[in-house]
Amino acid sequence: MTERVRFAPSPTGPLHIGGVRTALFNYLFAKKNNGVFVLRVEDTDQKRKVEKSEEYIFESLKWAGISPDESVLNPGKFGPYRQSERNEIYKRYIDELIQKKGAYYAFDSSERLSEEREKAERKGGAFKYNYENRELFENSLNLSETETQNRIRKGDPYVIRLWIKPNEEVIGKDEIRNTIRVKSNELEDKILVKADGTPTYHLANVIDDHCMEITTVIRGEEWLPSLPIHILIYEKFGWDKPKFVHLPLILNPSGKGKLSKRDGDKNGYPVFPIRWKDEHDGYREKGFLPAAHLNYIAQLGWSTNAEDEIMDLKDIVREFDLKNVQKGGARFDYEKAKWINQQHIKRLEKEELVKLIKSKRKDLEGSYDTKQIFEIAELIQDRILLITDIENLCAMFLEKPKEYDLKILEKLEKHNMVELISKFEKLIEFSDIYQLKDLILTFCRKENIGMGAVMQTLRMAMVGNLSGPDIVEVIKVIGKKSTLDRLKKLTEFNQKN
RNA sequence: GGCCCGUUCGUCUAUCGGUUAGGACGUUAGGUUUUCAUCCUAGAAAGAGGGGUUCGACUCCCCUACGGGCUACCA
Repeated sequence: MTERVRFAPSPTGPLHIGGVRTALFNYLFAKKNNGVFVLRVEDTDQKRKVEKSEEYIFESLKWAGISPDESVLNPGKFGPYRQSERNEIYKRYIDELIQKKGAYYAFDSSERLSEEREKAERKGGAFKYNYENRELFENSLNLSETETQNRIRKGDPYVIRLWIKPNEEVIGKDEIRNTIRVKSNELEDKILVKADGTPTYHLANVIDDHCMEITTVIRGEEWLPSLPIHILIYEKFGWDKPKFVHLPLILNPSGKGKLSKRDGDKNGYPVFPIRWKDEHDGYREKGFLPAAHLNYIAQLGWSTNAEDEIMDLKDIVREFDLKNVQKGGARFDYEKAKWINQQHIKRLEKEELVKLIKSKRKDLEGSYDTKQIFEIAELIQDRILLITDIENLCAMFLEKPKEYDLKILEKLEKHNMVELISKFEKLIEFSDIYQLKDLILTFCRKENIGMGAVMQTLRMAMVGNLSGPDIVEVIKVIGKKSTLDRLKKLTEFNQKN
């Protein structure tokens, strides 16, 4: 049997890390089992629909490299893939459910219900519409058949509720947590169909998973409490149940609760895969490689026996096993996410890195040929944490230092910097710059100055501070002319101040 | 409040009754390097607490504590 899994986001805003992780695990499971990864848009609540979020979901998954095999964009034979377009299908099944006495009509107004809710809250509990109190309300269980039909014909608003029998034990199975038992008395007769005739999540979800022949439901742990409701719906219909997998939640790094947008903004890490409406940068904009982003996210709540934790998507698919999914929530750690990104960049093929560098610094090609850009790539590769670092790391190859670190400049004064520079200028003006290292060595010996002083002075002139790649190599790339320019500029700066 | 799920270094995790409880990020100290980054070496760092079961428990059971989720005509 081919495994069919689905990712079922609701287009109520941007997808966040938790959503990407759920999508990823569905994708991994599908690929590992040669199965099919379906994306279904759960937009039954049209009021909550947010413009552009459906497109955002697709774009995000595309960027991450985990696009679905079946979806609105590439439909299979189980469409439509948008719940708002499946109302005809739901209607048929709703009728069936009523006939099978799995559900009943309820005419109670929202006002009445919220009153009850408030009353219960005041007593410190929660209101539950179920076997204990449903005879107190207006529903088809209390009304006669004709009365019910009359009210429906008259146009009285009604909802349809799941009819839960008391004193039963509902037994669900989660693949990573094993058996979960709940007494049916604890459950509520959940609303399955809203007053506008559209189904709620619980109903639509079960019907769709059945119709789309989903074999394994992989979703976030926040759905665990409604598993019994879903089990009951499957049983009322007499359908085979899929397997259920509830993924542990991704928690805030500091403080409490699920990873949130607010917390991300506050602490400066992204929670979305790609930019959302110019308001929030995503991992893409922050400079993450899609593979690295996925690599980190995969390891939140999942682990591998592989000796190397740096993996691309193919590796993860190969290693993936639901057995290694963790039960407890995982705290998000931006430092580790960045480290993994750095590792991915370090392992990039030179050609790929050069392509990346060229796209980030288009002006590089105006000043350097391909061979030189390869040399630049070589020099900066180990220093890139985020792709966005490339811009700064390349700056030294394109422009003179904008400013000098004055503290260090002061220290260099002690070595007669200006004099040193002028001697050095003469030296390299008539020498082969490719022998620079030897040149400097002999220069130091002859002038009886420390290597450090020369190197640091050079570095100041070239970069403006004391960090960066091997300055000798940098000079070779930049060339003699620019080097002399920069030395001159430092001298001028020094004389002025 | 009720129901459900969970709990191994600061963080992500390995361990499937017998281990000096392993790895990774971070951190500390050295080394390499003209500098920074990389890299290398070493160190500190964990089984929530209490009861059982067992020759033996991080591992199985129970209780407590703590954490999380759910408790909408949202998903």
